[in-house]
Amino acid sequence: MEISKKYQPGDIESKWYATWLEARVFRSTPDHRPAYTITMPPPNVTGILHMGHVLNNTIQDVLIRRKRMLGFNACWVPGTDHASIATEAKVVKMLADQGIKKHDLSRDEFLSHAFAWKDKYGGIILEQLRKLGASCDWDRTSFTMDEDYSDSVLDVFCELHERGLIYRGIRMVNWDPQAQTAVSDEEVIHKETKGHLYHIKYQIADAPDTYLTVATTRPETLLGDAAVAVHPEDTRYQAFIGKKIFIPLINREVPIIADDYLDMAFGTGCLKVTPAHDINDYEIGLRHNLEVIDIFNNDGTISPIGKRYVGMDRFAVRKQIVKDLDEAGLLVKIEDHTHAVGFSERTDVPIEPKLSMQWFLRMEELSKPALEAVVSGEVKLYPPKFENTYRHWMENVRDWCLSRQLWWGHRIPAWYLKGSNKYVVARTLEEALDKAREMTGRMDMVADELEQDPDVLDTWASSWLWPISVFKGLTEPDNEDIKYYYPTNDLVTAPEILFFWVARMIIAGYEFLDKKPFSNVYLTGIVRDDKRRKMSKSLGNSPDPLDLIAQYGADGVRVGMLLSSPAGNDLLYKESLIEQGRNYANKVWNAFRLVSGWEPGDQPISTSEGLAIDWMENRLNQVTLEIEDHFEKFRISDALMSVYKLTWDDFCSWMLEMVKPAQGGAVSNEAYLKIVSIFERILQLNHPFMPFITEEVWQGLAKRGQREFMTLSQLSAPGTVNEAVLENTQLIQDAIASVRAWRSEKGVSMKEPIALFLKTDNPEVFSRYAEMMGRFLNLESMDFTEAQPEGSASIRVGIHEIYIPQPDVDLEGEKIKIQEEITYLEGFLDSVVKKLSNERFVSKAPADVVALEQKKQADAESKLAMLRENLERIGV
RNA sequence: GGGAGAUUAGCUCAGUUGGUUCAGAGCAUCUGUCUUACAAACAGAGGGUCACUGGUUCGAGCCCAGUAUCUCCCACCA
Repeated sequence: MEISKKYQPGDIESKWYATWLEARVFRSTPDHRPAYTITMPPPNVTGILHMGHVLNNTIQDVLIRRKRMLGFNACWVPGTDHASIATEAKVVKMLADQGIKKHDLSRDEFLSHAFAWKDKYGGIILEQLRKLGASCDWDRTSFTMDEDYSDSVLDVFCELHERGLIYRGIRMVNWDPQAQTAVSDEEVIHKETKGHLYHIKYQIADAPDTYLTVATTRPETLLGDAAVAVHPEDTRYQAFIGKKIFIPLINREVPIIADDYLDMAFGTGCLKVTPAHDINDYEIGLRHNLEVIDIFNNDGTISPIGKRYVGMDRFAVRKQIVKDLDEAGLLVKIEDHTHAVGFSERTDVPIEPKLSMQWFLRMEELSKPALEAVVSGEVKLYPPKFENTYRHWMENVRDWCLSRQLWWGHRIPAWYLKGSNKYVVARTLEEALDKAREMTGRMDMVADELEQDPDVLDTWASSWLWPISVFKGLTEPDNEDIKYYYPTNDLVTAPEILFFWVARMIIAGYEFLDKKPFSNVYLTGIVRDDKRRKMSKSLGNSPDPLDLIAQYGADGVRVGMLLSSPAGNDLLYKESLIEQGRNYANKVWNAFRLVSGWEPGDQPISTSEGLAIDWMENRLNQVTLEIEDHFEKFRISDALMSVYKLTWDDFCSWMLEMVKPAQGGAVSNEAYLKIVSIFERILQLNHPFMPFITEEVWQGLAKRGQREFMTLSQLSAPGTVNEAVLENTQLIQDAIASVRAWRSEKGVSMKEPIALFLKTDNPEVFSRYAEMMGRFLNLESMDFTEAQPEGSASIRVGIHEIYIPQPDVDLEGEKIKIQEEITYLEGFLDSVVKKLSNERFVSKAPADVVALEQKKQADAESKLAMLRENLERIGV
């Protein structure tokens, strides 16, 4: 069979993924093995795969596949999130493109459009993840609006309400006038924004020519002013406290009040108080019992309550009002002013603080166990620097605004008695009716008299149950799955949602199941371009992962993404990383080509083969331990790098070259079997990172048809490491490298055979490796000697010397080189001697450190002696 | 304004209780080579005052203080 010279991933990848699915190798059901569980952070149901998903899911797949090969019952639960605000925004836009306005539709009509959209696009991203090789248990695919899932969301709401943790109240919320919904504090992004500070004259009520000048950044809100405030100790304004003052343009009379919230040094020291549109003003209003005048419609235009400018947009009004004030001679000046303005994360429009009736969850008590879990290390964050951030947030946690003025999502299970403020919270309409009848004492009450709250729950109020509800942990408590898989093990997600999601899942875990939801949280970085800019559609700097997979193979993409992405660090994406990944896959492929081309002979195993195999097995054991250590610490990139170097350098560059038969020769059968077995162990270590090519090669090495999947094969525990074997081989490798360097430097081609003389105290080792060295270095002879032969170049490897006879030795060059080495060693010896003659060092440093220094001194001295001798012999 | 973290080779990063020649890795660069698995490769080489200034110590990328620069998070200064 002809094997392609270059690895062609396309067909091989789709073949194996289909085969794996058919054999249900990713399926997990509870059994006697320990469980290892990851629940995938559910992407937006209508989302498509981007580079961030690739990074995130590759890491999860690496963890899952590795544990699967370590004897765990590995279960990776995939799924999607209904993502209420994001999805609704997409649907609204889709409808708008068809000329349909959301508000012209009934709720049910809109929802049927939304579900149609979801059916069409939902799950695309999960299909795409299959291309990446994600080894999820697809039978467990969940969606946050599945019937069962929704039940648990509503149950939780009802339960928390019954316990008095959910309350309803008028609160200042972050209003997004474009999406026409309240957004959570976490969805508001504060940006430094250049604005202006307008100084406006307000006239005192009973003194026509007396004015106070107020400084504000938002002049349009004066329509809703309820007072003007000064600091109680501000000497400039004492006389005015308690008097009335006119709001300009609309001439409404409001009081002048004193409140120590004010900063006397800011602006003019006079503040216009607008309780409906500023959180601070709202609080001042509470203290002074001020009227709340909400002048805005939900879309950010002025409502009739504003009296003037009705129907105009808030920013248009600002311009107009400034103009009108100026014309009225009431505008003193306009200063430039930079301040933080909140923007909606979703729509990027400035947030309007707005008083609104919302549902809240009291967080203070709920969050305590979740804080404790991370502080005590029961839940670990990787990298740990996020623990501080987490703690800071949890110690200052605010009540969670649960309601969203949207249609797509879990509708709040609260029913109002029509025409009244009274309400009941219940799982179903029937239940609500029962409760309402009980509450009113009117047994003849009918469903028509109830009206369900129109709002839906914040998306996070469903996804915080994710690790529980994908196993039906609330609707079917104590079922086999939840008992077996929960708590899950690792969570892989982005630091941006540490608070929105991770913290809340921890809260939910302790609150509803009394157990943490997972033990480790691995926080990935953000994928950026090589200029550190975030990947974004508008910048056009984000490649399509599927294109990359088509071009480089999923294995190449996976390796490329992981090559340089330590936990918590941003990944600076460059296509060259993916190329490197592809090249690596090709390297593995060619090792396979080489080995599979061998026809083993029945001669006994040769010395070189034995040495090579013995060394490689020890290296393999050593690196396997290294890799285990990396994985334990979640250093995925380091683990990959260890595997990469083991495969490329040790296995391909050294071991395969060591055992490669001479032209026309054959590898011994005994060696061949061992080499294949080593190759297989190496493939196993590579498999979590490159599932496809490793399966293909694994099966290819078996030669006789398909065998047990590599995916299901078990990693064997590493044997002991024989240091002496590693050291000896290292010495030979160093010797080979120095002679190669000498060839390269002198321009002596590999084609030209050379003779070698060795001066060494360890001729046994060199003798054993003589045949191997002969092949690596194209030697015509290798002999031991006590003295440097006439007319030869010298190379030093540690305390050993290699001489190469040469017709025209560059004596001058040799001398310079030796002199350089002497100078360096003298300096080194000097520092060692200095250290050792320092009484305080000798008396204070630990004995082994001192002994080490003494050994260094002795070694350096003997090497120096040797060098000086050489120098003398060469003469002048 | 508050908090956290960072600064080591051209780039991205390691450097694990201060102690081997400790200054590393990968990539990139440069020089050779189409050597019978692989030019998507092979063999070699160069490259850093560990941000700066002090301090502690026999000894400091590593610990302490200060300075500079950068990043992120939180936050209601009109």
